[in-house]
Order: sequence, then structure tokens, then C-alpha cells
Amino acid sequence: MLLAQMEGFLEVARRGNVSRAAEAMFVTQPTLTARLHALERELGEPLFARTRRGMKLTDAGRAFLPYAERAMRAVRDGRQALADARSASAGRLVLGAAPAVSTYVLPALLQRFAGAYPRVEVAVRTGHSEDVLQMLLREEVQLAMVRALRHPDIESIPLYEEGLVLVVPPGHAFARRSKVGIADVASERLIFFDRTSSYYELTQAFFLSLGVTPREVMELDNIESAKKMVQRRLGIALLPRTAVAGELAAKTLTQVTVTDAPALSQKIVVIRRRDQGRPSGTVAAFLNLLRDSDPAAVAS
Amino acid sequence: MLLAQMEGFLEVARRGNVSRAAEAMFVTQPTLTARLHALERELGEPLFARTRRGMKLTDAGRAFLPYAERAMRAVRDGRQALADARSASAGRLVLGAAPAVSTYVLPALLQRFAGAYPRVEVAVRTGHSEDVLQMLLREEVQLAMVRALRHPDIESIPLYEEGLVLVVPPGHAFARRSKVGIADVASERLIFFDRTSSYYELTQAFFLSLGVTPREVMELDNIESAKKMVQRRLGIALLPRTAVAGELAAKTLTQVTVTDAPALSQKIVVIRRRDQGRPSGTVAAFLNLLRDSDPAAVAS
DNA sequence: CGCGACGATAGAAAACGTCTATAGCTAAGG
DNA sequence: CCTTAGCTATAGACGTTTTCTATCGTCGCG
Repeated sequence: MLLAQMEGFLEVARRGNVSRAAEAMFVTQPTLTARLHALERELGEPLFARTRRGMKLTDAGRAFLPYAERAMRAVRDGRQALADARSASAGRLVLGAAPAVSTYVLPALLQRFAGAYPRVEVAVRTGHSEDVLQMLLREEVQLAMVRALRHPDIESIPLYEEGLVLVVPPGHAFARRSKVGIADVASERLIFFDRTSSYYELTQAFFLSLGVTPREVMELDNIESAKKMVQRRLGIALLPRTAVAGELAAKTLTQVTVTDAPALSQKIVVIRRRDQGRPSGTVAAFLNLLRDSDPAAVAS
Repeated sequence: MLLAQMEGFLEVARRGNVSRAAEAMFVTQPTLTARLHALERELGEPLFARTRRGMKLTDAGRAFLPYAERAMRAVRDGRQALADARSASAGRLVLGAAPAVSTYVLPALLQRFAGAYPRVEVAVRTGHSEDVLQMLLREEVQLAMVRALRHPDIESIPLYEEGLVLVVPPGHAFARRSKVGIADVASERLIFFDRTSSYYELTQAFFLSLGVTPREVMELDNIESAKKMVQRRLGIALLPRTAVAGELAAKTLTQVTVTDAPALSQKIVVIRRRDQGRPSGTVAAFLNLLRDSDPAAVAS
């Protein structure tokens, strides 16, 4: 059975006239007649009664009509759904993100995205990079923004390099000094966040590699708390630049450059399953948005 | 777009494997591959991501899936609906009937019909034959049982001949006499029913043609009341045989034969629009039932 | 009585779908 | 390391189906 037959059936039923319907469908009348015959033969039942003045539905035709309509509508709607998906004018986007990304980078990005694609439903799952990777592999998320990591089944696109910057409370001694060395830092009270996170390991490794043992460490499990601690002058901290952009601008925290240590940073990437084909619809739209933005610059 | 493509799409989506799906659909793998390609090309979007271990729906494919399913289901259901209609195992039957038919003949017929086709919904519209004819022409009913009448757009099948019989109360003088003549009848008080009905005209014409003027006529607008009047000895009446079958059997009315007058009767037919093609489904089923029954004999 | 409108039919040309055979790729196994 | 197995994609031939143009047959209508 062909959709063309259904379509012809509906058109003829609507107009009660094969010639007219054929014209409307841009085929010749014999073609449409043949389609109707084929459909009737397949269904084993005349759908039309041929009268002097045209075609009239039989009871069987009337019984079949709603189903043909339903089928055609389903196809039309399916096409439309695809068009919507293609233009990302509707659909769903499920993102995974590491905590720092989720908190400091995503909000601005999603605000732009939602503005451009208001009918797209967006969901965000936050977790440490490794956990988010697992979500991606389990297809719980379509796309994830995490620190660079590798896995045979994923491909990643670099997003930005997130620097860890040393922040001190306004008016701190470091803020007035022209040069701050790693030894100076080590003698300060240092505040870390989230022992389970890669940031923690990274930071520890950094100090150890410089032969420095941080003094009197304080650990929080989230960045916001760490910032508050610094502001309350309980210590200084190495925090992601994107996480402190707001405070630096508002001068409620001050950035200090360490002169005798390499810049500490990690790469943030967006990752995607390799086996999903070309990105399409909402995913492609979001990736385009990322390409057109400087994610690090939008941190709020 | 072809239904075969939809079907292939669904099958492959379900199995994640073209070869397997092709086997299940009794086609070769290249055929199914071609169908998928054609569908994807028409939709302008890959529906599957080709992986090492088979086919995996893309987001677009996932978006399209429910619509394809819906379309296929509509077609399946349509087929089923037609099959049901053909076997009259389901559907709807709208009958028109003249009052006497509706009241005295239809109940038994419909009881049998409902027994044979329990899932068919039946509706009955009652009216005088001419009114019912109009309903049929307006397609408000599919079939009608009325007195014989002709119209270019309808065809009719004889059902039975309904005799008008003279009924008197039990114990009436006529019941004891061997012979009753038309003159005897004319001297009795006669009860008629429904001046607007064809019965009335028919009966009047009958008497007039015999040169007899009925005495002291009483008119009711329905047969049941007329029967009651006769039973209360307010007169005698010429009533349809089917309408008094029950009373005759119960001996609450007595039939009298008029010896010197021709039998008075009218033909009852079932009529149908000529332009509806061969009767199908419920209509055909009901017509078969009529053919297999003796409608006059089933009068309750 | 011919004209016009309707669907059905015939026959030829074109288009399409399907098949077999095989290529190309990747992952797993000896 | 090479082979094998399992997957989809591709090529080319074949056969059927679809579509077209042209025409017919029928029936109402003027």
C-alpha cells in the first residue's frame, strides 16, 4: 500500500471528482484512477461508488476515511517535527556539565540559547567530569562540558582554557606587592574546594611539583563557599577564573599573579558520543552557539 | 514517501540491524538499505547513525519515530476497520422504517441481527414512508423499510405483503357469522388511524371504490390506540396483519374475513440509494438477514 | 441529437524497486 | 598479525510498476 494511494483517496473523497483531484495533485486522471483501483483491490472493497456526477464514498470508504486521514496527518506531523528539530525551533536538549561550568558558564550560555530557541526544552545534569562522562556514555545526556578527558567512544571539541587564579581578599598584603612568589603563597593559609574533584588533585599536584607544601589547608565542597571564606579573610585560594570573574569585577576579591610559577589551568571541552552521527537539531544549534561565543568570557 | 520505507525504518529502529530487519521483512538487505536511504534523502536528515555494530537512531530519527509508528498503526487499524465492516462484525447501521414496520416487524429482526452482529451499533428512525424516503435521499439512513414507492434514485427489494385485516372484539356478532359482506362492515362503526398516513388514504379509497361510505368514523393517530378501541368494543378496524398478530394469537382480537371484497394489502419493501454501489458491511448483513427471514412472520 | 463531463481502458515509455554479488570497514579471535 | 565474521554501502542488471497520452463509453443536459 502506498501513501500516494491514501492521499489520492482523501483528495477524491474530498472533491468527489477524480479529474479535479488529479489536477490538484499534479498527476493525470488515469494515474489517479489507477491508484484508487489499486487501493480498492488491495483492501478488497470498493471505496467509492461511481455515479454519473463523480465519485461518492461507499460505507466502506467512509469507514476507511478517518484512518487514511490519520495516517497522512501522522506523516505530515512527522515531517514538521523533523523540520522543527532541524531548525532547533523545537525539541529537547540534555546537557551534562562539570560543577564549575554548570554554575559559572552555563547560565549565560543558556540564556542566549533560550533566547534564540525559545521552544527548546533544556535540561542540565551536573556532576564531576568523570561522572558526566558516564552519563554521556549511557546516553543520559547528549552533550557534556567537562575538563578534557579521553575515551575511545567520545569526541571532544576544545571550549576554553580555564585558568586557576590566586585570589585574596581586598586589601590583603599580596594585593599591594608587586611580586608574589610561590613561597609566599605556601606560607599563607590556603583554601581548597571539593576533594573529590579534579581541581583538588590538580592543585595539590601543582604545589607538590614546585616542592611546596601548602600550610593549614581548609577544604570546602563547593566553590561558592570557598569564595566566601576568602572574602572573610580566612585564607587565599586558587579558583577557576570563570568562578571569580564577578567578584573580581566587583572588587570583592582581588587577583594576584604568582611570578615564579607556571600558569595553572585545565582545558574545558565539550564532548559527544562518536556514534551519534553528525550533530543535528538542538545539539547542532548549541554547538554553533558555543562556536560563536567565548564561553570563558561569558562567565557571570 | 512509501509506507514500506516507514515500515523498514521502524523495523530497523527496533532491531538496530538492517540485515536482521530485512530478513524479518522478507527482503534482502540492500533493498532495505535503499529504502532507508530514500527515506533519509526525502526527509533531508539521517535517521540513523551507522556504527560498527549496526544502526542507531539519531536525534532526528528519535524525533520521527513516533510519527512513523502512528502512521503505520493508522493503516493497520484502517485495514482492520474495513475487515470488521466487511464481516459486519463492527460498524454502524442506520435504518429508516414506517411506523408499522418499526413497531411490529423491526423488533424481532433487530433482535436476530443484534444476536448475529453484537458489535454493530444500530439506529432506527421512524416516520411515514414519504418522510423516510426523504431521510434516505438525504443519506440520514442507509436503508429503509417502507411501503412500496418509486423514485429514480432508489432501488427497492420487495419484503412482504402486508394485508389489512378486519378485526373485531372477541364475541362480536361478526365472529359468529360464516359470512360477512362489505355492506355489513360499512354499517359498523369503523376505527381508523393516522389520517396523515398512507394507510388512511388506502382504506378510504378501498371503501369508496366499493361504493360504501363508512359509518361514524373514529380516528386515532396510532395503531396501538386503534387496537385498544376495538378491544373496548368501540368499533371494528382494518389493521395491518403484522400489527395484530399478537392479539389474534392471544384471542384478545378476532379476525373476520370479508367475502365480497378483494383483499386489501400493500407491499412493504426495503429501499436503498442507487448510487451507493453494492451493499457492503452492515447493510449487506442486514439485507441478508431480511432475505433469510420472512419479515411478516416475525411480527411480535 | 450533439455536446460536455465523467471515469475506465489501452499501450508505450519511463521510472523505480529489487535482486545478486561484492566492496569496505571494524572488532574480535587464533 | 593476519584472518574471519559481521555489519552496511554500492554496482549493475532485471523485471515490474507507474505514469503518460490518447481514446473510449456512458450519461445528462441544452
